[in-house]
Amino acid sequence: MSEKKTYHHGDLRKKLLETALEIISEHGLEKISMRGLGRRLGVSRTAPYRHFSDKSALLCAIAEQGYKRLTAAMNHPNQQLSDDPLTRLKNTGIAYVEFAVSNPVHYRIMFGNEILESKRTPELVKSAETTFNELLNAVKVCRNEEVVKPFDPYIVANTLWSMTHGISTLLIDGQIQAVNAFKGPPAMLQAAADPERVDVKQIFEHMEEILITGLVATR
Amino acid sequence: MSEKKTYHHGDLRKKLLETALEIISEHGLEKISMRGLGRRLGVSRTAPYRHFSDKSALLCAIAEQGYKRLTAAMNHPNQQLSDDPLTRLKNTGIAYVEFAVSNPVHYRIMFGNEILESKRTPELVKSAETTFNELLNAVKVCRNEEVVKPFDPYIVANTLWSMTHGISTLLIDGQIQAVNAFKGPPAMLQAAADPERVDVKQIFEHMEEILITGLVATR
DNA sequence: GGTTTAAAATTGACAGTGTCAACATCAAGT
DNA sequence: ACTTGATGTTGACACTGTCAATTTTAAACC
Repeated sequence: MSEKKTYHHGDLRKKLLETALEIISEHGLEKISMRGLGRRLGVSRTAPYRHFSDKSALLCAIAEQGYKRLTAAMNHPNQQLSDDPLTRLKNTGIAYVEFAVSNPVHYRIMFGNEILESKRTPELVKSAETTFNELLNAVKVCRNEEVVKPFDPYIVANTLWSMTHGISTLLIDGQIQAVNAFKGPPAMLQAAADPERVDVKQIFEHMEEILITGLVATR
Repeated sequence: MSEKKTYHHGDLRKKLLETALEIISEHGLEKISMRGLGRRLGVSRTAPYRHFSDKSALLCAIAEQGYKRLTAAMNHPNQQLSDDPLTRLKNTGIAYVEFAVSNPVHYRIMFGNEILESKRTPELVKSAETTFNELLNAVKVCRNEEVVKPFDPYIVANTLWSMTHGISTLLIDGQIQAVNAFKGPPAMLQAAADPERVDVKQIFEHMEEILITGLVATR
């Protein structure tokens, strides 16, 4: 009875985004195609072009969505329970990595090479900047309350971002076996490891500890 | 007179790798194609398949080359003049970022999404592991000479790698305007900045300082 | 030498892609 | 009732990766 076969689809744009994510999750980022998208939604091959001028524009929309969700995750109430600005900064980082690892499709599109620099949508650029400012503010608070040394907040934010982004991509792309990240040589442990149950939070907390307390033995 | 038009090309494999890098440098990673490669080398469309079973195999070969060069750069004599293991570790990181920034094509292929995890060549995997071990050894030396705190060397190596890899990709993809990375808000400086002359080394040294001495004010 | 053989290169074919231009359909506003 | 702008369709073009069958050739063996 809900088989309404109207000419106009109704909410094709939303469906396109949803379905694109499905396809990529199931078959990988390289398998997404405008034509296939239309096919799967029972619509013609060029129908998607009425909603996204480009394949690139489609991907930009997904990336934008990703940045917004990431920003939300970073200042989610649960992450910000503490009053200590340093703890809040740490939690922001943990939330970042957890978002990346549990939304690899979004993350890969956000930071991959599929979207050319020149084709980034203005909305996309803006969303990305908002995310970075989230982090920058958390740093500035720490700086104001003098819990961190008097480094330039921009450098600190970029340092944190680099480390956080770095571990995220390395984990997502399987360049680091998460389990091995802090347990020694690969071969022996690999078999026993269940990648699904890896405690990303724990790994990242180790890293943060190094960054916060300093790598070098006090001389 | 050197117009020898032999049927067998002679060193097509090498030429394919060279030309692929040219094309990508000139027109971007998404423009590379097996057919176009053949065309540009005055050879048939499927000739490249005699030397690389796959488009993926071609990219693996480039990535492999990249890892080997990166490893070489990381323990280049110039980088290792000092006797201080910590200085040597720092230099290794600087060499890494400088390699990434001056070989963006290689770096993007090495760490991008074009090569599916399942299609990584055994040789490629091995080269990548060699590179990581280079870093790990530098860390272990520091650990043995007790210039760094007693953290697990694997965690330290992965922390360093994350930060180094993170800043590399962010710089290459233009997500950080290098100049702004330690100079404040974008808008004003962007115009005055010459991205070519940005001192990547200086930026990364700031970051390393934070990591080495610790972010937090001693309480 | 001549003959065999395996590597290297070729042509034809198939299915798939992004995207443009011209056209059709429809919901909504005058 | 009629125009209109948004939405969806079909046809077409120039690409792509890759397979199968075929030709060419340099080198290896008798």
